[in-house]
Amino acid sequence: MNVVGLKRTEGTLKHVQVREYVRALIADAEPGSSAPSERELVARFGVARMTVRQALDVLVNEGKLERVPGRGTFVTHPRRRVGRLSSFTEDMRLRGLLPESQTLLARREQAGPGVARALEISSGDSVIHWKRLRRADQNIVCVEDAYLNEVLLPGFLQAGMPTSLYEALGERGLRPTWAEDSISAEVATEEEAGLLEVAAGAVVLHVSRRALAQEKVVEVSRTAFRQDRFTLYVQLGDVG
Amino acid sequence: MNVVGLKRTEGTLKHVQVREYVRALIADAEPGSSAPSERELVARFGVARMTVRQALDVLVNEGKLERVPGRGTFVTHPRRRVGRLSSFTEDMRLRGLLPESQTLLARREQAGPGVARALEISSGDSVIHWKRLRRADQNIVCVEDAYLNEVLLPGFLQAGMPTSLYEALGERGLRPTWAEDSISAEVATEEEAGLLEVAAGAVVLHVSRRALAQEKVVEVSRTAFRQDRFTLYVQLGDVG
DNA sequence: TAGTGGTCTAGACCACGAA
DNA sequence: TCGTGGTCTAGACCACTAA
Repeated sequence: MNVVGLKRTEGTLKHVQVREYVRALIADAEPGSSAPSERELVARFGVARMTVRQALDVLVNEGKLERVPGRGTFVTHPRRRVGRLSSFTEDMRLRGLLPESQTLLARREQAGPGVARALEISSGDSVIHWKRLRRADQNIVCVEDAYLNEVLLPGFLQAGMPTSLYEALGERGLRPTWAEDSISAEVATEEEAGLLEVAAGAVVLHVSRRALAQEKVVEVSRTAFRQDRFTLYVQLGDVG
Repeated sequence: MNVVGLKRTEGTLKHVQVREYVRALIADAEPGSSAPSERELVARFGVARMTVRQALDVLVNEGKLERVPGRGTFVTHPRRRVGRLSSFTEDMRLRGLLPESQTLLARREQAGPGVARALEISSGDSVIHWKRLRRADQNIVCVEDAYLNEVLLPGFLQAGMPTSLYEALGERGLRPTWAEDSISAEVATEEEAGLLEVAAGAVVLHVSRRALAQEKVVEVSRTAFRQDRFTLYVQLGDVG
């Protein structure tokens, strides 16, 4: 067996080297195909088996490898994803529709008590209020009222409003990584009905979102969806 | 140090014994408080340090413990959860309400084409159809129509219907670990309106769920919630 | 029977943090 | 200085799978 001969002095830890070697090996591998056996990696890298196991543990925890006692270690089949956090733009693209956004309002405001509490800032602090009518393949889908914490987004208004809020936040390193949605069925307000071009008293789906990036609230929003043009899909995973 | 003296012959693996000992220890512990050190557990259980580390690895991966090099191991502060997958019963308890369930129908049926496709079985296969009216603190909240894959649940109907479906599934090792919800705002059907005791044409929130355990679909359901008594809360995480 | 992963031992040296 | 977790070794026996 060809021993690679790792040098600890080169800085990289052995288990990291083994892990990244295997990670690269399986990156383009067929799901279900064999990964190198633990003892094979022991021989190849000249390390102890515990070290190899430590390396593989990470990949198993990441869901990339699966150990089968008595058989070997295998590349997992692609797994079901949990609770993806997507923006309207990305969501529509995933459904094969063309997202569009018409800004109805975009200005700096002083946060009222409700918005301040949701954004975890003080009443009167500067916020960006951005109201949009959103379409998919030309059809009106929803009205969105978003408030952004301006302290985190200096110069955001001046930069010109982007199409995708989340992509723009991502460019500033503030793409939300966690969000909490409150979802309810409602009767459209008069204003909503007018903007969505539905009859007064029509049914709408309301989604209120608080989105966090780097442990800070960057966006709170409230969106009213036309009932006939939108179903929300959510994937949920178990509590660990 | 008082050595407990584990016996492998008693069936439980040593690292499991250590893990569960620590899990119980930290269950009610203050966030940020110290867990026993690895060497302390080595002495207490008379096992090798690698065994203790294997035990703690699981708790660290579950997010219950945090290792700080040079300082020790600590109980983590409660983290934001992502996409928790809860049942109605658990959800209502979390909100501090008393969940109740009134069975309207519980019988074996032959799957129709739609249910069969959702459950990934064949048309005509046996399914359990369970329809319930559900209350929280005596107030009607929703009607739920659930179909269960009977092949996975032999004797389920005969066992008497439980209060919490998910807890009952858990006892059979089939608690869902992944689910997909489709959420929409709808106008109540005549039947829904009658059962929910709302006016004809009232607004309801519809949630259709496919729930999987061990990579198999165990439950598909469709629930109609009273708009005035239920808001759905969902936590979403980034795509890993 | 040979190979696999699962478990386990009894040590070792290191870098880091607190006293 | 001492205790902590991080890394690592060179073995061992087990249950299981496949040939």
